[in-house]
Amino acid sequence: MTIQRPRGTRDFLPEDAWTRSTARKIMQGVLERWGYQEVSTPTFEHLELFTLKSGPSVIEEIYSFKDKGGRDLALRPELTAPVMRMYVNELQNVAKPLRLYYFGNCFRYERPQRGRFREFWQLGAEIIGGNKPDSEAEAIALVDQVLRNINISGEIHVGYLGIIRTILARIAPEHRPQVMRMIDKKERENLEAYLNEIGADGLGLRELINLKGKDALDKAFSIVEDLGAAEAPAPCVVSPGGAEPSHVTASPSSSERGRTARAGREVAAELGLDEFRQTIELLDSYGVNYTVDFEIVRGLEYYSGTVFEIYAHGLGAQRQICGGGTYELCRLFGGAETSSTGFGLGFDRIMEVIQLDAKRKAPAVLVYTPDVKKAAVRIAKDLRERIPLVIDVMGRGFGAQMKNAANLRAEYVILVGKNELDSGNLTLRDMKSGTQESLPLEEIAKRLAEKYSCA
RNA sequence: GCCGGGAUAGGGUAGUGGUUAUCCUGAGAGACUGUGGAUCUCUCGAGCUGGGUUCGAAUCCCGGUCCCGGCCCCA
Repeated sequence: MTIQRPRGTRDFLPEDAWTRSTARKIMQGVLERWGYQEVSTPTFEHLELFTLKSGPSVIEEIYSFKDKGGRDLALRPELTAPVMRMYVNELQNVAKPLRLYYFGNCFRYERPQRGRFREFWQLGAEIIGGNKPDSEAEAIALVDQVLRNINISGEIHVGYLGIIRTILARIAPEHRPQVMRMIDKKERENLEAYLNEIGADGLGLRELINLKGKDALDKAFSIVEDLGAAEAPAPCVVSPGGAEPSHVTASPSSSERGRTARAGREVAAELGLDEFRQTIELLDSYGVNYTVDFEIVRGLEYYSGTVFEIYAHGLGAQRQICGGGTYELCRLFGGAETSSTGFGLGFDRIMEVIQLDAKRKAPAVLVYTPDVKKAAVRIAKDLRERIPLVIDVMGRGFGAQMKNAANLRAEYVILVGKNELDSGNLTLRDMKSGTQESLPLEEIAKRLAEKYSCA
C-alpha cells in the first residue's frame, strides 16, 4: 500500500501546475499595474487571531493545534485577518492609502466537495485607509479587471449594509442574528414568517432585500425616507453564529443615539446612502457591469459599508468566486481604527472554469552522438542562458534521442556530432517542417530566444 | 456531522462466485552508435483496506479510508 494524500488535498501535475501559475501571473500582473504590492504572512498564526475576527465557532472549521510550547496555533483559514494583523503590527505609519495583495494557501477542516478543499488558495487585495466610495469602486473595478484578464465572466452583486443595520436596530437584539442569517441564506419564506412572528414586518426589510438592479438605489432612498418618519434607535451590530461579540465595532452614527424624527434625506446621509451612490456612480465610470442587490449582507459584523460578491457560471453548488467589502478590523487587532476595503478570490474555483489560450511550450532538445557528449554538455549549458533546453541523460543513441525529442513534442532540435564540431556550426532542425539549417551557436540561440519569448 | 454514487497496472477500461484477470495507452530495452510520433519483439505494471459468508471472493455482506455529487457550514 502506498501512502495517500490527506483528505481534501490535491497534487498538481505539471500541466495543472503550469496552468495555475500562468493564471496567477496574469492576475498578479493586473494587481501590480494597479499599484498593489504583494505581501506574505505566515502559514500558521495564533488561533486567537481568527477567533477574534470570526467568533469562537470557527474553531470547528480550523486546523488548530498546540505546539511543543503549549501555544494554541492554527493553519490560516483565510488571509484578510493575517494581512490586517501585519498592518497593525508593522505598517500603521506608512503613507495612506496602502494597497496590498496576497496569494497563498489556506486550510479549513470541511467536507470536500466540488470547488471546496481542505487546502485551497486565495488571492486577494486590501486597500487600507482610503476614501470609502473611491476605494470601494476601485476594489470592485480591480477584481472585475483581474477576472477579465483571465477570461472569466461572473455576476457582480453589490450591496450596502447601512440601511439593513438601521432597520435591524428596530428589532430586538436576540432576533437579529437569525434575521441576518435568513437574509444571507436567501430563505425568503422563513424570513417572512419569522418577521411576522416577532412583529417586525412593515419595517421595509423585505422590500429592501427584494431590490435588485437599476432602480434599486432610488427605491432604497424612498424606503429610507419612510424610515425617517419613525424614531431611529442606535444602529446595531450583529455577531456571527449568535456568539456574543466582545469586540463591538463602533458605528459611525452611534453618537447620534436618541435623536428622533428626522427628515429622510438626513437619515440617508447619516446612513451613508449618499456615499453608496457615489460608489455606484464611480463603478459606472469604471465601466463595470454589476447588479445592486441589497440581499448581499455577508453576515459578519465587521463589514460596515458596501459589500459585494461575484458568482461564476458552471460551478455547481459552490459558485461564489469572490467576496469583499468595506470593513473595520484594525481596532479589533489592537490598532487605531482605519477602514479598509478588500476582496478575496477563490483561486481553485476560478481554476475550475478557466480557459487559457496559451499552452506550455516544450523545451528544445539537444541531440548528440554519444562520442561528443562532453562538448554537447558544454553547448547545452551555453544555450540554457537563453532558451529552455534538455539533453539526454539516459545514455541513448542518436536515433533514440530523436525519437524521444519527437515524443516530447519538441518544436526544435539542435544536432551536435563530429561534423558540427569540425565545421564550427550546429544543425538546427525544425521538427514541424523537417528542415535543417547549419548555423553558428549564437545565431541559433538568438532565433530560438525569439520563439520562446512570446510564449 | 448527514444523504447518494463510486474505487481493477502510471492514465483510461472489461469481466460477474471457479483456470494464467481483459483491452487500449504509457514506461524501459532491442531491431537501429547521424535523423522522428510508424512497425515488430521482449520487459515492467492492477482488483483501496480490514473483517465476514463460501470448498473457492476482484465479484456477495459489513466496517474503515479516499474520490465524486448534494445537505449543513462557508471567515
